[in-house]
Amino acid sequence: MQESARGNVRDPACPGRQLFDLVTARWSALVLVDLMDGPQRWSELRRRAGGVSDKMLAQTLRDLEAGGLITRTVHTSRPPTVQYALTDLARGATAALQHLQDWAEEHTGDYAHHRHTHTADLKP
Amino acid sequence: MQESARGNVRDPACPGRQLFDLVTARWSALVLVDLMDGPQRWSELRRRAGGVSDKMLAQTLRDLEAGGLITRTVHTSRPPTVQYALTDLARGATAALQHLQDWAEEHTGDYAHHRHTHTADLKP
DNA sequence: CCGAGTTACTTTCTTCTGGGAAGTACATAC
DNA sequence: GTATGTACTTCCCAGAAGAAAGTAACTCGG
Repeated sequence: MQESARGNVRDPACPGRQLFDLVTARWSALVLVDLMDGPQRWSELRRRAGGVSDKMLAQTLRDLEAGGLITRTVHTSRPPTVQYALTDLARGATAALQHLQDWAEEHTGDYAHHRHTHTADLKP
Repeated sequence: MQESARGNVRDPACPGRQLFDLVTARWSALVLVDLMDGPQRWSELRRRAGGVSDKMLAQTLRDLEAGGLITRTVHTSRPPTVQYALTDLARGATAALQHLQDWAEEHTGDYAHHRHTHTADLKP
């Protein structure tokens, strides 16, 4: 891995920012964390991501593959299956995303409670 | 903090998923990490987020405040200034987001290199 | 007093992205 | 021959995001 050329996420034109946007995109985080359990097929990812459409799953997977974060392997069996897996590049990102997801699940109660006691925030 | 009622990020209807979507929204992550350096004003956040429009910054800040992740304090000076600061709830999330941002900046070179050697991915 | 400047937004208009449903290709199973 | 399963693609439209201009309250300079 390259030690030099550290990116700057604040700069919209920097590749580092594009990489950040890629992993924080609408469905990327869910897919990447799913793949921490090992390589998975299209239909499994679709089910586990919870709410993603075919179109967006396809686009998300294409973007992640183009960015070098996942690999796509076609198994020419009958019904042909396709497996998606994380690359080494993705490992560091998935660890952070896993923490973020754990945090969200742990603080679900706090969040729900806050929203309940601050209904005045919603304008009539 | 509540120990019980752990959320499930896979379920689109679960508040935990909404919380996860909130912190991974287009501009939320950048704003939250900015605020790790201490409370900041509107104009500072706008400049540091790099590329956000007034409209989206306003909406992002409103959503984060409604979700209990930041506080908004008006200082009635002349020109009045407004300060935004992280809540305790947000701390865990910002730590994870900081790691994600560091990862993106460290691997900027790898990402740029991959995109360069895989220009065939881009359809004509 | 008049106009320009500052801050923190809001509003309007246009463009782009995402969701939903349906379609496709190939193969096996009934 | 009809149905099922897998892994997508295509189309249309609603909603989200971007750009730019407008607003309110106050202050300062001339």
